[in-house]
Amino acid sequence: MKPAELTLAISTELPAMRRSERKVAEFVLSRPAEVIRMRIVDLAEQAQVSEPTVIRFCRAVGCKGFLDFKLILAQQLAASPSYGQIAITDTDSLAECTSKVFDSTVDTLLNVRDHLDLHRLDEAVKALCAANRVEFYGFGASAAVAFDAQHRFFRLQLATAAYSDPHLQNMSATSLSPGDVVVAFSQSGRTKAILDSIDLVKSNGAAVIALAPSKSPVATAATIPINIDVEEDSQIYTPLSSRIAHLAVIDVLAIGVAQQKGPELQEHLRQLQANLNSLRVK
Amino acid sequence: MKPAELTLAISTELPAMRRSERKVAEFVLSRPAEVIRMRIVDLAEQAQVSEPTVIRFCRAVGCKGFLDFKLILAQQLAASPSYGQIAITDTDSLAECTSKVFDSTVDTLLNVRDHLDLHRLDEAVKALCAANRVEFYGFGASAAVAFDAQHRFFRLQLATAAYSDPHLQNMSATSLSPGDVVVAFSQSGRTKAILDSIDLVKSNGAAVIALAPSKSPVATAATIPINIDVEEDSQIYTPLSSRIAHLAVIDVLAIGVAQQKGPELQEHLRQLQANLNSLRVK
DNA sequence: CTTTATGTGCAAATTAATTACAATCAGGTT
DNA sequence: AACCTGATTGTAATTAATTTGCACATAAAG
Repeated sequence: MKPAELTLAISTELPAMRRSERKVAEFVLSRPAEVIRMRIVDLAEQAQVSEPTVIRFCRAVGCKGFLDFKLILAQQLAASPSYGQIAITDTDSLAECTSKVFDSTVDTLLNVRDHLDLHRLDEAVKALCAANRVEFYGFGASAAVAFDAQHRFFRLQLATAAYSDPHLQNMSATSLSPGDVVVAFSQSGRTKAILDSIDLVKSNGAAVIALAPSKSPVATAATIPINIDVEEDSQIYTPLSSRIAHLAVIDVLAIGVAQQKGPELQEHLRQLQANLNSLRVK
Repeated sequence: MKPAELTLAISTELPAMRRSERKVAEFVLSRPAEVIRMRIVDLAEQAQVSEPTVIRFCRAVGCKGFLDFKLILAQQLAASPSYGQIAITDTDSLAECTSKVFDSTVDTLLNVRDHLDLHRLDEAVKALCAANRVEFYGFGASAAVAFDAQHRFFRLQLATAAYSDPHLQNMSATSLSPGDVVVAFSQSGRTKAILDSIDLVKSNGAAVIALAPSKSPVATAATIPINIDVEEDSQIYTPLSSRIAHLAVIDVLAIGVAQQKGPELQEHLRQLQANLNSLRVK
């Protein structure tokens, strides 16, 4: 039994459970944070069942015993602290907002981490290393991501550019050659303008790495799609975690490229760091 | 005792510990993942001490007992799976890099979350709501953060702008009035140019919210400093998590402002969403 | 209305964690 | 160098918690 799947397992097994075990399951799902601090007697009392029933419940969801169950639940809670309560409401205090924003961002990151296709990442790193020019395209919230990525790769001695203007994208795309790489960012995966740019890039023989939801038009159009699926809450008060996931993936790619480039690049980075210090006080 | 600080507490207390407690501490720090599955007898045996010593150790680090200790450790591990092994090396595989980047980013976020000054955040939200104009300043990696923030707040019907050019910053700053707000981003907290801009903004009577390390010149100069302390690894292959922390804080501020503005803003956001869809396929 | 299978709780037994106390060790003093 | 004192550690007893075995209850089927 792995931590990430406990609450899921409970929900799955729930219909197949006996009446009193179900009482336990429902109680655990409703107040998981309290359960991890409870003894078996407390939980039995609160769920209105006997202690052995609690144990049978633990076994039913794939744990060795009650302690094992608590431990796994605790881990799952820590990993997804916001389980079942991410949505931000009008009445949340700023403190609640803060933890929800951070927790859901963390949730998103862990989720993306566990679903990344490493093989694709590897392809992407190789393509980036081999490229003469690397360009970053994005609109809206993804424009900032593209500029960040440009800054990140620019430090790696690559010829980089970032465009969030469709005209500039098209003009620049036209001048790309085979071997060059474009990284396209799209949270929706269905922005028309970015699809146009992608087509143009491909018709010039350059590769397109796309960070977009799987099976989206952008992912389908890309040469090397890197799928990033984030439950985009349709809520109004959404923390827009997907752009942060994109940034993290950019970090991975940048570090991958830096490794491949080897020691002379590292010397260059040290130099950069040193020069930056002259722009700072003290 | 909060989960996020257990290993820290162990490290802190370590020099003040007795010899045999230290044995336990070192063992726990070296193989935390195994400890959470151990019984007290196992841990005592492996650390070459007696069982009561283990308990004394647990108490010394602020836990109620051994079970409490294991529970908290399990939570910390789940939340920061990468404890003690974040540094990325030349020889790491891409898979290792990936988990290290994500895990250290998660670490950073949780750490920042636990050290945010909510009172300052509240002040910042109030200042932003009251402002006629809001501008975002940043250089280098923080430039992308500033543009992202501009995009985020622009949607909230505020008059916003973002500048990463010191001349533009200065010109714009000169035209600000009391009640207006500038949000300054600085990862180092010691960039000369941003300090110049901050001074200019203040001399025009506008407020400066700064996201920067505590006690840094930028934080000191700000009207409302929001301290963000990230262990900036001096490593070459650094994931630069601080910019992601800045983004998360921006999310909190943006949601705070959205809440204050109330329902007519929500209608506006819905409208925006609907219009965006016309730029998308399918 | 009985029978049987299944589910549930009580109480005993087992296992683990904690406390009390005694032995030991280190450092300082005569 | 021997002794004392206080802190530190381990042994053994205690207490608390979990788990198991078994008997009772309950519901469905004959």
